[in-house]
Amino acid sequence: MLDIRLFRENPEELKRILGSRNGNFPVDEIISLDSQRREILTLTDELKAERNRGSRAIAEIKKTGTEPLELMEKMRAIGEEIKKNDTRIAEHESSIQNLLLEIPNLPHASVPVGDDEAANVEVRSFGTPREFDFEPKAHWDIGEELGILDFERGVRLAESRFTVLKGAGARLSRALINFMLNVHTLEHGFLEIEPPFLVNSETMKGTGQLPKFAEDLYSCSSDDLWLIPTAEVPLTNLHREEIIPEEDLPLCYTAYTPCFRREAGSHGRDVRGMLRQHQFDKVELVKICSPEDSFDELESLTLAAEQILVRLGLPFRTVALSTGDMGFSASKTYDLEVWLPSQHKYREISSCSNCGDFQARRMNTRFRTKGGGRVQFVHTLNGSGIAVGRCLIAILENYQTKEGSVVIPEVLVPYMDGVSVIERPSKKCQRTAKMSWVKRLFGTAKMSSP
RNA sequence: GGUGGGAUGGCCGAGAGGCUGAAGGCACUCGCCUGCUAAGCGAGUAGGGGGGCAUAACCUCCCUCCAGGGUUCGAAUCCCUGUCCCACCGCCA
Repeated sequence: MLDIRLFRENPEELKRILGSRNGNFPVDEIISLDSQRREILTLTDELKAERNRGSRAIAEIKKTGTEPLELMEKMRAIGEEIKKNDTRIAEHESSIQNLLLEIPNLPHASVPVGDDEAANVEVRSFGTPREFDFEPKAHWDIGEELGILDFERGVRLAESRFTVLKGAGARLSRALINFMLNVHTLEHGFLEIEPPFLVNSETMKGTGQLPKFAEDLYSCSSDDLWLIPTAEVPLTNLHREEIIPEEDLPLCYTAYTPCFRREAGSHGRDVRGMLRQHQFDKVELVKICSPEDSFDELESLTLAAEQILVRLGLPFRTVALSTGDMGFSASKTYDLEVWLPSQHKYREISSCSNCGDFQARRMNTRFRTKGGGRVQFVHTLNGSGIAVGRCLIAILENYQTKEGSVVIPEVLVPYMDGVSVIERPSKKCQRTAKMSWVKRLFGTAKMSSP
């Protein structure tokens, strides 16, 4: 949410900056509602002051034993007037609020101006795409042949854009989650959180998902609860309606959560495979900091996310999004794009944003400066650190072999309990493994059901 | 889901229609004093919204005692609804 003072003080500049965002915004309407509101408010405050004086006078007179009937009648009339005005003020306030909630954040001056992703700017890259001496397969072929991704059954259980991970696939996903969380908590100083995966409307409003993007969310019809589209929502809202002591800043949180997105409006895009799913896993990074630090914190948060790809040896590039390509709440965003050999393209795997005080205003999250100074809004940042499903895809495709197996990146091997290659397991092999622990526990004796 | 009890400032806690934005305590900050690891004394310490004004200092008005309604000249205080917390019962991984 933008500061109403921006509308009062420099509307032309505001319109110019908002012009670099896609869409039309009711700046003039807000300005006019705001000035009407203040007019009524000033008038009503004067009436309230008069009522307060009158009530005190009545109390004094009553002490002398007389009933000031005339004054009481006058105050009653004023009271009715005040009630009428208060209603009008509340109506104006909610209109203004509703309009403000639908206006996106202002891009920072350093953000490249442009209508869409074509105007994005690469800021750095890591690694070089591997040269294959065979035709690299897409992850859906690799995954199905290895028996670790099951798209058909995902659809049977739910609908399209749901996938079942099996065996080493599920294991790899779990390994990635643990690897990412360990790096961020043990090396980058983030505090691990396990938040609720369902949150209420106020929480969704805080980070900007509501009211404008309800159709992108899954909701629970009989409760005021929504499935989180990203852990950014619960992590950032941890401090909704709070005043944080300055010495506690910056607050750095990380969480693994599944994410749920309806993907409304993306029909036909990335339908094959598990690049774009209704449910996917992600490790998220969130920072809450003071205003003067937020752009430095954005750099370090982006580097923290990049570290995951660096250690996994996956080629990627980091791009600064243009004004037209940025999300609703962001004032500046870097996307990390990982190389996908089957598509011969870099594809988004992380998005790191500084939201400035945009979300803080919505959440009413403030901090008190040291020594009991004034309170002001914090700045909030978030970034994927990183998307687990897409990372799994990138590993399958970048580390595939001619034989159809997949080599596990070295840093993940300990998280896979020593498994360094995913190969298609024979059925016999699986059965032997299954029997081995049964025998270990029960010997060869016949088992009865527990 | 049922019954009962609660919700007051950073924290604890009083208040039971009228100078109560709120006693008292704790905590913190500043000052004074004391020469010894700390005591004593004094002062101060909520948030928001208007107006004056330079988006400073300062002045002024209004609102806020969980939220929303209601009664009243006047509500932290009375009434209604909701939310959350606690206890017991029921159910349950």
